Amino acid sequence: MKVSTKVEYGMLALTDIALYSDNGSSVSAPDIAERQNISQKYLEQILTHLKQAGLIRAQKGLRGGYALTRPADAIRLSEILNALDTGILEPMNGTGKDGEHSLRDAVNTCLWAKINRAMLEFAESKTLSEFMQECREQMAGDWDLYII
Amino acid sequence: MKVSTKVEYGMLALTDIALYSDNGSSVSAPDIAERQNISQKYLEQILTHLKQAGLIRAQKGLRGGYALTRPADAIRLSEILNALDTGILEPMNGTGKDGEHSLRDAVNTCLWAKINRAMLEFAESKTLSEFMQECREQMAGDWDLYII
DNA sequence: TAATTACCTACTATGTCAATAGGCAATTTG
DNA sequence: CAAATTGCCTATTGACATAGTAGGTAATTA
Repeated sequence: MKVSTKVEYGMLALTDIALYSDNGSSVSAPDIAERQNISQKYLEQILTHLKQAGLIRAQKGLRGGYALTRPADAIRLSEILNALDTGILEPMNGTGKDGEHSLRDAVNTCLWAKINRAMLEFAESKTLSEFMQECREQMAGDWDLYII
Repeated sequence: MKVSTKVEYGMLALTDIALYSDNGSSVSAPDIAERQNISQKYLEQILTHLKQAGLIRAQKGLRGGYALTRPADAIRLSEILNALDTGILEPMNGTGKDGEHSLRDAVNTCLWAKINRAMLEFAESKTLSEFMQECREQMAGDWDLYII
């Protein structure tokens, strides 16, 4: 199971914004794209999703960009994953059409419901700032190499 | 994030085998395919994977088929997911090439490692038979509808 | 006014997934 | 032995989502 770049870039962008925003100032898409070495145009599309989900607000024009709507310690990872359409795992053919009681439906419902719950319980328990802090601790000295 | 039919069918096939095997007798691919209404040829490919992973053994010829190599209460869900190449989530570009210390790598490593751990802890804690039992309890009366 | 930025829409190439198909090898049963 | 059944191996294909590209418009600021 591969994680889409959409989710990867979305997480990365939020982290970048949290790191490089000064006092709620905006961080522009071109800046993020250059720092993280990802396609600017594609990033814009992803940021639009995050905006519509209410996680960031946008400011057009010169000196514009994006900023978090809430402080990083008030954003849960589960919100981010949900915003990027990745909150839950589900089988291809949505379970239980026509209410037919197939073994297939039973297995699907039971299994993925439980696995999703395990994932969500973790993602709901962690805030963006907590996650960044843990990241920082794990990377130890290397962290300073890419934080200006 | 969608779960592939490969995983879905694989789980389903193992459950089917566990249910319809009598005293370690074999269950044939054609039978499974018909009961669960999935493509026989495609199912064969998946069963081959499960065989190579050591979860089932195969018997060729008339009256042949597949059987669990261990009782269902000695098979953990994590083994099944791993056998179907779905044990872990990982970003598209495998993290950390060239040992460059990018923020991207840091976020990827830290995030997916934790989420995978949450999933695996669950999957390792459950055996196939426990899962089937919980499924049964949840479905209550409906269970008997498709168990001959 | 000019530059910068977000935003919107359409298009496209690539790759993976989910099969389909055909044939071969092994085994059992009559 | 013969025939049917079953697993196994490999190649091919159609559909679809992903990951990006591209171009233009609207808002904002210096």
